[in-house]
Amino acid sequence: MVTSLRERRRLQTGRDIQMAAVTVALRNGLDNTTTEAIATEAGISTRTFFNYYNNKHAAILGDAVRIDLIGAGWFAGSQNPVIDDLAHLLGQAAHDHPLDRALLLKILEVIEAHPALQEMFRTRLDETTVLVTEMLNARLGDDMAVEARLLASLATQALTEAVMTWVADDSLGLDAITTLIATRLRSVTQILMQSDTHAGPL
Amino acid sequence: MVTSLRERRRLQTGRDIQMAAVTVALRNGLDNTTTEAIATEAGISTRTFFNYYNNKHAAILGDAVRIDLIGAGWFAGSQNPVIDDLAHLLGQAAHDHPLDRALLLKILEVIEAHPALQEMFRTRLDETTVLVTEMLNARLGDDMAVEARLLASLATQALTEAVMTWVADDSLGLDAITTLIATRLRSVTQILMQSDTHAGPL
DNA sequence: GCATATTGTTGCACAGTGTGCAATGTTTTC
DNA sequence: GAAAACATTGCACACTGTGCAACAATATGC
Repeated sequence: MVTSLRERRRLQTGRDIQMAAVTVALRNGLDNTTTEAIATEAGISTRTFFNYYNNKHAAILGDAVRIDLIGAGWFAGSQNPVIDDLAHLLGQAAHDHPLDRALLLKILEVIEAHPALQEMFRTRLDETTVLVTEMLNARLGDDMAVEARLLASLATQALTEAVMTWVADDSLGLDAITTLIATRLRSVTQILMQSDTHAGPL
Repeated sequence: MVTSLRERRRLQTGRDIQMAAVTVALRNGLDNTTTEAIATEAGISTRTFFNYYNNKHAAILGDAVRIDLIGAGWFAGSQNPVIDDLAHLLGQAAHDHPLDRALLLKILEVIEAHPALQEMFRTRLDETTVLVTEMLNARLGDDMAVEARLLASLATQALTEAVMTWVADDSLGLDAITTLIATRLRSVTQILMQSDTHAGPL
């Protein structure tokens, strides 16, 4: 973890800009938030803003909304239930990531007020979905490609829901995320099996 | 189905613009596709372009990528397996919608080359997901809100995959979509249950 | 038919977005 | 401390998207 002065400044500036973006967006509304306003709030030039983020949406989400999966070769060959492995994999990812509850709350507040931001939010999630799909492909085999995509999309969505729950509840630790994912995936499985052998009573 | 001259023209112009947008995007690449180029290709002014679509991405997707659920009160109270009901609901929606295979193929070709378009694609799907979520909520009860969202997202994704398969295979009729959704959801359920009672042999 | 209301198209002005480039600063390297 | 590497900025420029007002095309009522 070698952090030169440059690296630290670059990281800090990136965070400063994000903070400025979120602040201005909450204060003035996203529509009245120009890149110029964000830059001024962050104490930099407009041009520099674009050296850090492609647009104001990206600046608001920053790196906060982004999940990286780390070395998980164990996944392909595991004999444990898929649900537990997925929950563990994604829970671990959330665990390793510096999730900032306060910041996330603010970001979610902006997103809630401005659906336009959800687009980029989903795109970020899709990056994770692609990674999960690859892992599921390795585990299930190539003839299950479609199922792998479906399952990956479901799992990623479960992660999102779990993080939402975690964000909203101070008493929850990061470990709760793994549990939440597993529990809910089991719950969904139950519903999917409902009356599949046959219909229940009225 | 009263179609005044105005209505017909408006619809036709909308389609003309979409065609122009897809054509230019395939010819020059999305990055070299200006709204001006699209407008010229469609034989209208730039200003008029923006009277029809908010931006070039929307113009390319047009109304083709958009699924409406129609009156489906039956869903909430049905006693059939959830999987079959979801497949029927979504299959019916695809059925009622004027899906144009050739146009969809072109659109998908543009999307494939330009991931930026996927954002709006997903946003369109999300509209459907929201509707499905509401129906599942009515069926499952409010204490299953999270599960409803997960399931809706899975089902919508299944619909997308089914449409993809349908688009790519001339021999498939629209009815195949319902079957594909049901089959794959069952397949996913199987995977989710895998070794959940307990681990299989090596 | 014809007058009038409604809706559609267009040009124009204008604020905002995003990028290439070159000048100027700042940090790193040796 | 000189030279390389990288960061910040201003400037020019092409493109996006919207409000507004003029004008054209269609619809409506008589």
